[in-house]
Amino acid sequence: MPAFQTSPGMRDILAPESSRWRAFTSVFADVVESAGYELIVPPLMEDLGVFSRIGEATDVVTKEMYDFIDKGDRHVALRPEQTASVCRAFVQHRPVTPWKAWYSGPNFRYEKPQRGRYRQFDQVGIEVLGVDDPYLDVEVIALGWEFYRRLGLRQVELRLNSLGEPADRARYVDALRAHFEAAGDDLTPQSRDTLAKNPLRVLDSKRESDARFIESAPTIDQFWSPEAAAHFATVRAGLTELGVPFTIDMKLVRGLDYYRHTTFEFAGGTLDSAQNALGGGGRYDGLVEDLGGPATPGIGFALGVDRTLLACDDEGVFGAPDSAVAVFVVDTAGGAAAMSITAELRSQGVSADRSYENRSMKAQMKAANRSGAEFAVIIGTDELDAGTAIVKPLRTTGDQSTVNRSDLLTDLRSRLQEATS
RNA sequence: GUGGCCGUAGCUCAGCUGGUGGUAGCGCCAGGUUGUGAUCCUGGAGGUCGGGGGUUCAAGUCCCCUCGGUCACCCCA
Repeated sequence: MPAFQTSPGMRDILAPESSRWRAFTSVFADVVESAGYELIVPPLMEDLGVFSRIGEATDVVTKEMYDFIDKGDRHVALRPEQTASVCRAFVQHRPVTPWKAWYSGPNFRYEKPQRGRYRQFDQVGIEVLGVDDPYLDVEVIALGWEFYRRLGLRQVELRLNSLGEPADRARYVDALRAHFEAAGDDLTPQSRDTLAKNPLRVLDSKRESDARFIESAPTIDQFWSPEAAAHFATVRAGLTELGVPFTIDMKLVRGLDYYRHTTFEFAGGTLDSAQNALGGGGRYDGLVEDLGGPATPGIGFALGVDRTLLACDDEGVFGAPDSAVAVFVVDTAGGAAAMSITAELRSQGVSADRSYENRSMKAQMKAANRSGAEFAVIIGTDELDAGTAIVKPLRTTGDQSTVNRSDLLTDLRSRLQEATS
C-alpha cells in the first residue's frame, strides 16, 4: 500500500475520465454562453459568514462545513456551494443587472462519502441576479434541460414546485408544524428532531411509519398568495410552451433555507439510489439582502458533475472523447529524427507522440499502436541516410509507403484528411 | 454521525469447515520475427494477502482494534 493516498471522499480524476470532465464543462459552457451567461470564478474559500446565510438550520451549515481559523484569526470555510459566493460577489462588485453568471468547480462538504457523494465534489451552475420575471425562471430551467439533452441523457425527470412568497412559506411552515405536532409520538424520533428545526424537511422523510402523516399533510398550494400562484402558473405555461416536460411535486422543498417561489430538481431516471438528484435550484429572492446588499431577486441551479456522469454511464451516453494523437513517430536511428519530426508536426498543428530511450522497433511499434495514432512515421538508418520516411497506416489495412522528408508534412495532412472524412 | 457488507499483483478476481509451496485472466516487459504494431506461441517481472495486536503447533482464512471502500439511514450534487 502506498504511504499516502487521497483523503476520504476525495480522489484523483485520471484519463480517460478527466477528458470526459473537460468535455462536460465545455458542453455546459456552450449551452449557457449561447444564452448570455458569463463565467465567474469565485474563490474556494470565504468568510464563514457568507455560507452561514445558507441557513442556520441546514445540515450544510451545522455539520458539513469545512471551516477553520486562518493565521490572521479569520474564521473561514471552503465553499459548500457557489450560490452564496456569487451573491457575495454581486454585493461586492455591483454589476449591472440582469447579471447572468455561470460557474464550474469544486465544493466541499464534510459528509460520510459514498458513491455519487464526495467531500470534494464538482458542480456546474448558473445564477441570475436582479430579475423577478417568471419567464427568467423558465429560461433557467430550460437551459438545464437543454444541457442534459445535449449530453444525450433521456431519462431525466424534472420536478417542480413553488414555495410561494416568504409570508406564504411562513404560514405553510406553521401549518405543517401544527399538523406534525398533532401526530405526537407516532412520528419517528428523527422526524420529531427535524420538526423542531425545520418542519418543511419532515416532508423529505423516507421512513415508512412517517408516510401516512406526510400523505395527510397540508400542501403548499393552499398557502400561495395570488401573486405567487400567478408567477408559478406562468412558469408552468412557459415550460409547456417550450416542450420541457415536468411533474409538480408539492413535497419538493429542497435543503437550503433561502429558496422561495420556484424550486426544481432534476432526478436521474436510471440511478436507483439515494443519490438520484442530479441537480437542483430555485429562486432565492432574499439571499443578496441577507449578505448586506440591496433587495435583489435571484434564481439559479447547480448540477453535480459526478452524478450526471454516472447517469450518462447508465444510459450509455457521453463517453470519453477520443484523445489519441494523429501521428506516432518511430525512430530506431537514435531518436534525434523523432525529436525534429514531432517538433515540426506539432508546430504545424498535427498532434504527434514518440517513444524514448531508443527502444526496439517492436517496442516502439507497440507504443504506436497503443497511442491510437492514425499513422506511424518510421525512421531507420536507411531512411535517415536517404532522407526519407516510411508512413504506415495503423488503423486500416493499407500498405505503408516511403516519402521524402521534405514532403512528409503535406503527405500526412492529406492522408489524415482522407482518414477522418 | 449511526448500522450492514467488503479489502488477495497496476486492474478484475479464485483460495471450501485455519494445514507443506499464495491463483488465474487482463495489462506490462522480453523473445519467437537479424527493420514493423494490432493476432498467435513461449518466457519474465510484479504481492509486507489494507495496517496493528491476539488465539493456535499452524492464520489470507478465527477474534479485537484501526484505516479505507461500499450500501442503507440522515442529507444532498
